[in-house]
Amino acid sequence: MSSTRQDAPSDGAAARSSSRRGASAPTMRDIAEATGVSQSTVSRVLSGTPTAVPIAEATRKRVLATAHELGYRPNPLARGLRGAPTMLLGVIVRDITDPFFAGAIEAASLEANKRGYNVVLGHAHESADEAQALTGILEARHCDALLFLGDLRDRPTLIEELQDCRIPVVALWHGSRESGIPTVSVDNRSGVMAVVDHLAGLGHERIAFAGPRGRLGDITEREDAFVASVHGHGLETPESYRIDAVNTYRGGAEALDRLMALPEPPTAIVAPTDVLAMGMLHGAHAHGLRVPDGLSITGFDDIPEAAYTVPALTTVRMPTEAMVLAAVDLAIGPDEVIGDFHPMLEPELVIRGSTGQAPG
Amino acid sequence: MSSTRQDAPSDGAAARSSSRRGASAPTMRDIAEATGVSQSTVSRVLSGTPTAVPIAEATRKRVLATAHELGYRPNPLARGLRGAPTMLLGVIVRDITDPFFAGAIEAASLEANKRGYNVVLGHAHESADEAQALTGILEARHCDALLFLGDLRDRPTLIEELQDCRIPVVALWHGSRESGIPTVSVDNRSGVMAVVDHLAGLGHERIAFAGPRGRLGDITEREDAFVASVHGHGLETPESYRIDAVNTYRGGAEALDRLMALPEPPTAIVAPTDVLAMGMLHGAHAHGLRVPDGLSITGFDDIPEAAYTVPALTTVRMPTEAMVLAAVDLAIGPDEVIGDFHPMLEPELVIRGSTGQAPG
DNA sequence: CTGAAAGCGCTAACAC
DNA sequence: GTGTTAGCGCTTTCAG
Repeated sequence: MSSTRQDAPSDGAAARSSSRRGASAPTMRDIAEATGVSQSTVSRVLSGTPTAVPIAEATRKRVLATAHELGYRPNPLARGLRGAPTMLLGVIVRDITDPFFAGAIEAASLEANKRGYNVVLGHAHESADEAQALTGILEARHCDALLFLGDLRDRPTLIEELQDCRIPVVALWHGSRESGIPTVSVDNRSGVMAVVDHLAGLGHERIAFAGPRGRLGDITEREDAFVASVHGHGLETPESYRIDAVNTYRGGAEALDRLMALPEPPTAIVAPTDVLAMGMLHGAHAHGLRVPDGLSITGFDDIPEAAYTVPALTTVRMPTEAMVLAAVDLAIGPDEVIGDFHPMLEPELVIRGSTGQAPG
Repeated sequence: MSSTRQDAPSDGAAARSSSRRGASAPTMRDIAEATGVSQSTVSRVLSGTPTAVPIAEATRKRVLATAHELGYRPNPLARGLRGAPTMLLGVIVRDITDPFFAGAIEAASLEANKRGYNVVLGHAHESADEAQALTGILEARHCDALLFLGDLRDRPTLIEELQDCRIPVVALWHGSRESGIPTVSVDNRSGVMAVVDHLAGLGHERIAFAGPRGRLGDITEREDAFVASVHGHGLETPESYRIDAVNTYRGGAEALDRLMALPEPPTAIVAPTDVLAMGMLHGAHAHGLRVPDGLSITGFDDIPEAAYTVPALTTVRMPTEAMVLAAVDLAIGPDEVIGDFHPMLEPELVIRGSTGQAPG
């Protein structure tokens, strides 16, 4: 790293920019002077407003020409000052590294781009100051709207500040319970039910669940649905079959260890995310356990890697694109929204190689 | 989706904002009036400038109080107009969904946050208009600097426009060859050499390579290094052992199919990314091939999932944080840079379960 | 110590 | 058709 730095402190900004930044960006006034018209005429030509007032074709051409020649770029700050939208969509997420949220961000970015928006990333990172994300992204930037990905309800000040913020805020995968902000959610109950039905149909009677506990939001909904579904099949869910696990690969691997150390280990494990399930797949392999012969494992989300694990993962496909579309609509239109909608979309069971007949 | 929309068209923006947007944001003038001082005094108190001119403690307190009471937030657009930096770092990437780049974005975001910056995401998505990313992010937003992730050299207009752009641009994983922009790169040669040495040490003599071809940048450097290393061990690299594969899980799985269909299949495959290697792991499993007993597979990058595949992946760890740090330094400081540096960092071999003794 | 005023780049009345 | 003017919210001289 040291090779990238200089020893003597000096004006970094000047040094950095000197290589390319020539004269400062040309303004409308520069064009006006160069063309010999008034600055407002330039504005009329360049602002793209569909000829609020007619402009002589000759003038227009000349202005356009010099503008191009000077390499003119409109100054978005000045436009923004005049009340134009910033065309910036803030997306706040805890961890971009989670493949599921990476996919969601991708979808949001694509959806935003379609509408001429760009995405500003906000971190609600564990290590960061709680208010940081909001202060940084919301107040310091002028986003036109904000998307919240995942359950951030354990960031109380964050949620609170959101209530009286001046721009639309929409939450995704924030659970379906009311929390004061418009929310787009998925039907966790039906997704988990499909999984448990599938497992029960394969003859499994000892089914466990491992995931992050004590938080609100989707994960807890999935655990609750798990318990209800298993009971619905006349099966038991002893406390030992519901264990806490952080939502990482490692968390999944460790959860598997603990479950397999039980006097009577489960024959199937339901994970509330694919990330956890992938960790379990790895853990099972480390135990010398064959999936699905010795153990069935299911995930939730259907992230891209789920189709390419060893073996491929049976999971519940999240309607990510549709959810993001709904959320972006709620946030920045173009569709109008009256009142606070809380659309809930349906997931779909995807059966692959990680589930099979119960052993024995 | 239809439930999220209304039938009758109306003013979407108004409807969306009506629920929370009250009076427009308080300005310094509002505070000035409420406090009974002049607007410039308010500015002096609030702008945080370390007392360019002394302010009476009493006035200061009163201003601060009303500012807080009114919920004042500085308007970044107005500040920017006055020449203040936007504190926005543009990050242009082809695919956020690639776990490797997701990690890089995370690192960049963290590093930017440390410096008070936020990250604006730009897509150089295949489907998007080439100029879109640049136009959208660079010209429409006023980023203070730009980071390019991955090899975007097949976007000629993009690169071209970058040359004469007014802000610092730094490229990462763009290959180490000159391309006119400051670049932070990794020593692909030494990484691949370590892998091939490891494989040769395990007795492998038929080693194949599969990755995207015909592009410049890191991947090609890895392929070249592969050929050189294998020859260095006195081994052959027939054309059939170097095949084209798109950099996806599916691309990896398909490459494995083709390699295994060869009359004399390789006993080890070197993949230039972990994503490809993971696809190969899956493909091998689908073929009933055991890794590493029947086949060794190596990756490159050491993405988080690499430690949790089945089996865990032998790979080359990318010094992502260090590289991003160097790039952000080059782009926005605080360290000054004289001239165009092209730091190159060292990767490190990580041996896990996907490589073993050559069969037979 | 504080106020008045200019101006960043742009848009939008309002003149002519 | 085009020019003049005011002003978005803020920082920054310049006068008091």
